[in-house]
Amino acid sequence: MRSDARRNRELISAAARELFTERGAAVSMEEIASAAGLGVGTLYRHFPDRAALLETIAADTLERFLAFGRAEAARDLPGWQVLLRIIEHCTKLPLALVKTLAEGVATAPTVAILTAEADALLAAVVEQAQRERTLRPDIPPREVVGLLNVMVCRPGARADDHLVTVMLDGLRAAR
Amino acid sequence: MRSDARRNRELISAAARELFTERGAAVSMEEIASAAGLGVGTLYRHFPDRAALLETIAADTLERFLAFGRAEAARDLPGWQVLLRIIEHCTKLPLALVKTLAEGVATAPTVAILTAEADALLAAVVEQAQRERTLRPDIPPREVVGLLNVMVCRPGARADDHLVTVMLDGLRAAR
Amino acid sequence: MRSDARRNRELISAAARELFTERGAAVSMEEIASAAGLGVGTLYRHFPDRAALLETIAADTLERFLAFGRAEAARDLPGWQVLLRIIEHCTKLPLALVKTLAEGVATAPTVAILTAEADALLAAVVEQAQRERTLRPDIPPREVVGLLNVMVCRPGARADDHLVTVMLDGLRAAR
Amino acid sequence: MRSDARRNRELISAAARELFTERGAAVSMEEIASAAGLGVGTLYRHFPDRAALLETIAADTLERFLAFGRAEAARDLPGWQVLLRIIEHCTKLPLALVKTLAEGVATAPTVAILTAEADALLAAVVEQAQRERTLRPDIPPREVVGLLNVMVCRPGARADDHLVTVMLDGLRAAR
DNA sequence: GATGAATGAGGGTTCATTCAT
DNA sequence: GATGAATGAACCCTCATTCAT
Repeated sequence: MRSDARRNRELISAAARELFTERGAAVSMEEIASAAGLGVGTLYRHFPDRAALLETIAADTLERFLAFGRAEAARDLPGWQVLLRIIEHCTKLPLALVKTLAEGVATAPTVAILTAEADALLAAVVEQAQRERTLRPDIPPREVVGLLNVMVCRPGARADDHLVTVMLDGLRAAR
Repeated sequence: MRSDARRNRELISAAARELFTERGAAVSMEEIASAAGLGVGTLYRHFPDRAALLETIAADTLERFLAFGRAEAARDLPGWQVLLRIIEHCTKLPLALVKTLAEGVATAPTVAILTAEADALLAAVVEQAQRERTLRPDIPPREVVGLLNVMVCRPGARADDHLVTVMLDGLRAAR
Repeated sequence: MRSDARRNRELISAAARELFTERGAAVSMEEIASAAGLGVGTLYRHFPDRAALLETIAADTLERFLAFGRAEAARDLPGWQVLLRIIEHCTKLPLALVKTLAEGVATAPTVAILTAEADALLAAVVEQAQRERTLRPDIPPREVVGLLNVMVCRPGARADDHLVTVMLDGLRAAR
Repeated sequence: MRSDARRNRELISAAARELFTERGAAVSMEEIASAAGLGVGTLYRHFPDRAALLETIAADTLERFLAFGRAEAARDLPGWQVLLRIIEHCTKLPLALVKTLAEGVATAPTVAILTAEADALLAAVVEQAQRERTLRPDIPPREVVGLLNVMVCRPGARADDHLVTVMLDGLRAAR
């Protein structure tokens, strides 16, 4: 019975993730439920309201990012390389979802905390790369993080696309 | 009453621009009207429906951009400098609005045409800069345009902010 | 100036008559005004509100009918023949309009009075025909009037169409 | 909850039928819902929009008519008698509703088909009566059907009222 | 627990009517 | 007196949420 419940929760958030990705935040609860093969009632059993669902999805995505990012940061690689790996990972993650949901999620403390943590993690890596003199030192780490966010959350971003290349070239420390 | 009507139309689109900028596209017609100090009926007299209002605002913004961009392009300056001037102008224009409204405006032919024209204009300037060897030649102009769009439509973009600097450094042709 | 006013009033009621005939009662005041080549304001100067316009049109039509009917009745013809002439006249008159407008006009005293007068006139003619033994005597005149109304207000009724023929054959006194 | 839903659907169409009969097609969805003791949302769950409600009511009425008419036609009675029975049945049915709703229902294929079927059924019965020499042969069956429609859809029509008598006398074949 | 029917507030839109020009 | 812009109540419809089954 517990496993059933978990399964349903999973079905719902998977359906929601997919629909939000495809069609933006303008998807009704009914549609999400039926895409998950369940009734609305069941959806509401798992998520008290729409905001909770959005937050959960945003938080899940951020947590997956954080888990990966922390694991990478713990491996003692050069900062620039960590950055590359994180960027690659991000472009595979539906991080754009967080942007899509942003409006409905702005005031959720969980999401705010996770976002702050993610930004802090990135900032630390950027700082490391600056100390290692592979990333130009004249930009405050926070701003580099902003740039990474923008580049990585573009719809259709890929780790090796031209825009990322340009960004990286712009960030690299002069020889 | 022609002048009054024009004034009201201006009041409405100003209110709409402001509210959309502040709170995204999810603002009701009622709210826009009353922010303009008018009744809904008046709003509907000037804009036949919600889509028309969104389109008008998006189109106006794009037109202002195009007007400036074309004037600059006609001045026979080096491409790189035109780019700088356009970027500066863009960051003063509420071009982010066009992004905000994008979803509700997707199928409007006017907006599609203007967007295409704006992209073509930018692409031409980029190409010129590439011919003049001030902008790296290994990125297709269309993609550079994508990058400019992303950078310029960030909320809070400024012409001299760090992110734009990074982007420009990434785009500059190697000596 | 007086004649201008009369002319405008005429333009309005002509336009209204035409539009109501073509498209039923669901025509807006704005449309009527602009079909008359005037502004709504002018329409409202001549008719205090929508009900007044409907009533005027209904009353005009009924008055024209009454004028004709009374003239005929005054000519000392046999009742059956008067009936025939009235039917013919009715099918040329837009009497169906009165039906079309009926819903919006139900409570207007003027219209009620005129309708009653029209019915009374017809009933008198029917009674005369009954006295003259050309119209069957077993149906109360009021009911014959009801039948005539139904037949004559059909859309597309003509004085010599099959349905009128059947009705007249049904009404004729047995030899 | 299947049974409740069915019951509610019934409540809604009963309320709609009643209100449309009393006050014409100009009744708001809100009013219909609350006359049924339900919220608007429930109404819209059962009928996707106003047109669907009108159509359903019109179609139901027509179907009831057709069911009866076909059963009668299958009984091998003389055509004239079938006609009498159908007329009697019609005057008990709220067929006038179909007329009332006609405007809002004009383009509904279901209603168009049912109307055509009803007319065809009546025409066949008329033709039979003409072959049996009980109904005058000089009127095309389609037109007789038009006459029947007019007579039966009068508000307040009854099978034995004077107007029906007159019509039947008009239709009967001369001896 | 799951289901999906019911609810009703709120959004977009129309149109009779008023009123400044 | 004519004009047409402005008004806002009222309509149709959607959808987040609740609740009976």
